[in-house]
Amino acid sequence: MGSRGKPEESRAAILQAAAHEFAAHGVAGARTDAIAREARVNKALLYYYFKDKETLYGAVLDDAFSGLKSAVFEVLDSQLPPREKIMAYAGAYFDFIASNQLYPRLMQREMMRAREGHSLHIDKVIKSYIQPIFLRVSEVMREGIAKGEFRNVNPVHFVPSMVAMIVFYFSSAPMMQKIVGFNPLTPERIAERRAAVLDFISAALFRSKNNIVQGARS
Amino acid sequence: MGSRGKPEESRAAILQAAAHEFAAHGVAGARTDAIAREARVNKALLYYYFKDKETLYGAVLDDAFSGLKSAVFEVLDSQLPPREKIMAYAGAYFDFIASNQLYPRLMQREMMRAREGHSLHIDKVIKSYIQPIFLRVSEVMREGIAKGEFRNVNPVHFVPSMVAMIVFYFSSAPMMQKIVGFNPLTPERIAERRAAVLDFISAALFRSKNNIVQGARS
DNA sequence: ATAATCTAACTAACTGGTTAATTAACCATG
DNA sequence: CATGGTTAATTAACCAGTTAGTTAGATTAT
Repeated sequence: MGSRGKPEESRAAILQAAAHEFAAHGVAGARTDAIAREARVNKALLYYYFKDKETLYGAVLDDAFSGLKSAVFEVLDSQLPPREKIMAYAGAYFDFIASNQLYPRLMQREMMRAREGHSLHIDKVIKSYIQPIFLRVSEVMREGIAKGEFRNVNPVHFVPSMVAMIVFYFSSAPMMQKIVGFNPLTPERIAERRAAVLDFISAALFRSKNNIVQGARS
Repeated sequence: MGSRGKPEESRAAILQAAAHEFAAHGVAGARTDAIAREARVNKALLYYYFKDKETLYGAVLDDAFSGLKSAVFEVLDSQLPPREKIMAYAGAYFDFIASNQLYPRLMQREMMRAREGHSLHIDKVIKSYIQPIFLRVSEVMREGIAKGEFRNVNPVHFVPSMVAMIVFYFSSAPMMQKIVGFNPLTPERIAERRAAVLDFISAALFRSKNNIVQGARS
């Protein structure tokens, strides 16, 4: 009955269960009862910690995108030259997404949700996380182009293309599985994808030289 | 009110309204009342023509994916050499998506829906439309690789990457708008994107190109 | 008539959110 | 160091609004 576990544990359990449920079914499809059940908590507790379903969703998004931002800015703030920095950026982005399978779906869903009307968190997510990343990466690209290391591509198209290749793979993984017949999310396949994405990017972006991909860090 | 319009018009109106509603809000978020209102039809008529919401959704998907398949196979069945065929394929794919703004969201949503459990239409969509396309394009790629025209990339990764760049741009357009500040869906911007995608692909895939330096070794 | 097409009104189930009660910890004070 | 009060954490039970789906009948073409 009214027992007391540690409050932070409860809150965290709710957030995690909510992320799971939102990623799987979307905001409208997510059931608050299901979240409560998965978090092993009474439904009313969701409303004790979060104002309503939307607010809970916002908290989940904040978690996801702030993690991405800090992971990615660690390399963007480094002193690498443009070429290495772009590759390290893509690698870090990929690793972050790969390390938490819920996020790509969450992001993809949020991308589509941006529309006049139900755009409560979207503005915050963009302003706080996505736009800073975009601007910074665009800057690195312009730098690489100016130095003659990169082909003269338009960052407005190239940057989202990189995101697309990374996120799409994971968010469409269940369908991929049915198309190609094997599980695309085994560690080996993920490593393979990582190499393919980096190869794709370097082949399309760098002006000359060898397109050998080197794996960076882990 | 008079009771009998032309039945095919009613059916078509329902399908169109449903596509709109499903694309905007997803299956769970779509409201049958809203679909009926938008189609200017009594809600019960939805259930007269379609068994239930899921069946209606399935019909919408069928429409979308069959259109894509026939648009794309028109070039895949042509006698173009591999290099030109891939470019024509990507162009046709892009044009089909661009010409109907609802489909990319529909597809993206469906990609994410594939999972043990609620995968009623997915199997059909994959078997009938997506897999045939995938297999055919993979074949063309292997051909190009064998002829030495293409770099030695893995179709399992390259084919989805092409789809990603095309679909992602449109499905995330509303968010892009907020990031970059301008509308990414004007005819000019779409043309720009088309060129960017084709350039991206050709730079990443072709071994030697007319306009760009050639990557010496591999 | 008869069958196809269409609708107003209805219902059963679901779902987000609330409330009032319950429990455990913390804390001052006699 | 009991004691009783205050507060944070948690829950069972409930409610009001919504939503997918139904029904019984109306309208019209053939």
